[in-house]
Amino acid sequence: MDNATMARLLEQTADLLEIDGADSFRIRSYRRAAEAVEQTTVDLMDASTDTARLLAIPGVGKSMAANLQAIAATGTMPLRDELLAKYGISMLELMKLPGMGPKTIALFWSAAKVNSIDLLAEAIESGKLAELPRMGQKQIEKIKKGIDDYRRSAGRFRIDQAQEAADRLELYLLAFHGFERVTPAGSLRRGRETAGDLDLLVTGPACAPQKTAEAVEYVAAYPGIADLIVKGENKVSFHIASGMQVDVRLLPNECYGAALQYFTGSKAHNVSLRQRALKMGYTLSEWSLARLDDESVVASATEEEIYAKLGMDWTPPEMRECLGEIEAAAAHSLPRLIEESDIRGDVHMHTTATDGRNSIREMAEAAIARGHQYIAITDHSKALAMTFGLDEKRALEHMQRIKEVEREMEGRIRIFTGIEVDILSDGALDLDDEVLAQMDVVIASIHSRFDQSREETTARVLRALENPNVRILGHPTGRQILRREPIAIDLGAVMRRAAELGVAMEHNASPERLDLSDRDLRLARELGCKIAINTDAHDTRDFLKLKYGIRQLRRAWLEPKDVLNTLRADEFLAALRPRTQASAVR
DNA sequence: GCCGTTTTCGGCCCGACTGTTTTCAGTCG
Repeated sequence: MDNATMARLLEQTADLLEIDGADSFRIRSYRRAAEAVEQTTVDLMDASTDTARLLAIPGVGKSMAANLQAIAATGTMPLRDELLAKYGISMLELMKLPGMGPKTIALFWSAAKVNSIDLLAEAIESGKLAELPRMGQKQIEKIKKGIDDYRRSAGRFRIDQAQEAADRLELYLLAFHGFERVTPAGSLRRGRETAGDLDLLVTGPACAPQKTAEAVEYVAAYPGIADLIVKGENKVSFHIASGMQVDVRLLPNECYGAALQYFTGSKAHNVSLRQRALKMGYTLSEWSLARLDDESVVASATEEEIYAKLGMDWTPPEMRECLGEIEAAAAHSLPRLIEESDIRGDVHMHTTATDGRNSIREMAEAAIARGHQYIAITDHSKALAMTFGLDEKRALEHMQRIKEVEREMEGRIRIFTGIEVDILSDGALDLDDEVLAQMDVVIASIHSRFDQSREETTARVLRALENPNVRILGHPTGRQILRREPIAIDLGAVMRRAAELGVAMEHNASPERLDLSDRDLRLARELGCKIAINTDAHDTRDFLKLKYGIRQLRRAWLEPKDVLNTLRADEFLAALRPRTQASAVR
């Protein structure tokens, strides 16, 4: 069992405790522990026998350590079992319905033994629920609609989809006279790989208190609205056609900073920040940072002021996950995070020789336009027959063509020769070593998953790493955001061996891949494993996706020195695993 | 249930919106 699954079990226990009416602080402890388990780079299956290591995780105390040990040993824990026996697993699904919280669920349970969405739908039809306290016609309608929405399953959205929705809305909103600035907040601003909804902050004269009526109407008239959820004095919420929920908030300029801080989150970061504020004699809300004693405003217009008054440096949104950034900002020791402009090259891309849509020359020109100093052309090898993958002969010809184009570019860009070879089911590569030895950049990737176990897949990749021609391990987890779970592999073992051999780990930057999660990236840094960030471009526009991958690196606190592509061309090649003697063939 | 430059006991974040309410409970972010 992996950490994420263990975190889910703790989270479920918290939900059940809440329905059961347990002490709210105890519930919070379970949620906090779930969060910690999700984020820690300690492999908890490994560490489960070592109580001291468990206790070292903030938010894990004596009983939580015991819970984790029980989960590791039995796959569940006594308290969860006990609560599940009482309520049933389907009860947890009810928590996902909008408007249904623990109190309402407990009420329906005690009144009608409702413990699933289906039973809830039945109970509503029978009219039983309408007689309960606080259950008017509107409330019932709201729940019914929630069930419909849930069954249509909105869920989360990829970060680039959220970004595109935000861009379209921004265009519309800025056309209103009286709106000056539209800022995405929430998980989009924090650069998460998915977003559950979209938070947009709008400021300008039309957002002044008590003068928002017209502005609210304008927002609510957005043509992209599928259905309106809430229309208040300074908040409008709605779904757009894709099912994504959008919250637009109208704010006066003077509290812009406080609001931006608040709506950016994360929740854990905000809670921690408010605790710090209280200790310093302040109270922090979305309106301002104010003194506790006389309520006078200390800061509110900019985030920088608020963090400064709390004795902290301004914290980049990607770091705001309550993973130590508050302490670092207070100690003025925040890292200088990597930025898109630090990247000097992209060494994984395809051309019309296989499944790309542009020529070598076109890719090179686009890379120059993007500011790159070097690229590597890494088309597929023969195992990927559907992409017209290169066999040995074509690979060598393609290599000559790459060198020709580089000469034609007259020094405007370096173009490395390369290839993306396939790791076969036994760990061998699908091209001859003599050919690979002539390439600058050999990326080894798993393209077929077969039906291998975690152990088999790990062994397969470890064997591939031993091939001295392999310089980069391509999309090492094979996950596709919202579409495909990561392959089962012992990533820690792979990264450890890669670090020893000097093989770089690829972080595929495109928003549909982002194959190293921020936790994976932190682990890579801890293990001293080199990272190469690539867009895996199949056409010239794909270079634009780099920004998403960069934000993932920032979420893992990576600095320029942690990433190979920040090096100049020659330094980059030198930093890869040393070439074998066979390279003399060149 | 966790945690400690006020604490090993007594704390633990804040406000808006909604619906059902004549003063507030529940949910949400």
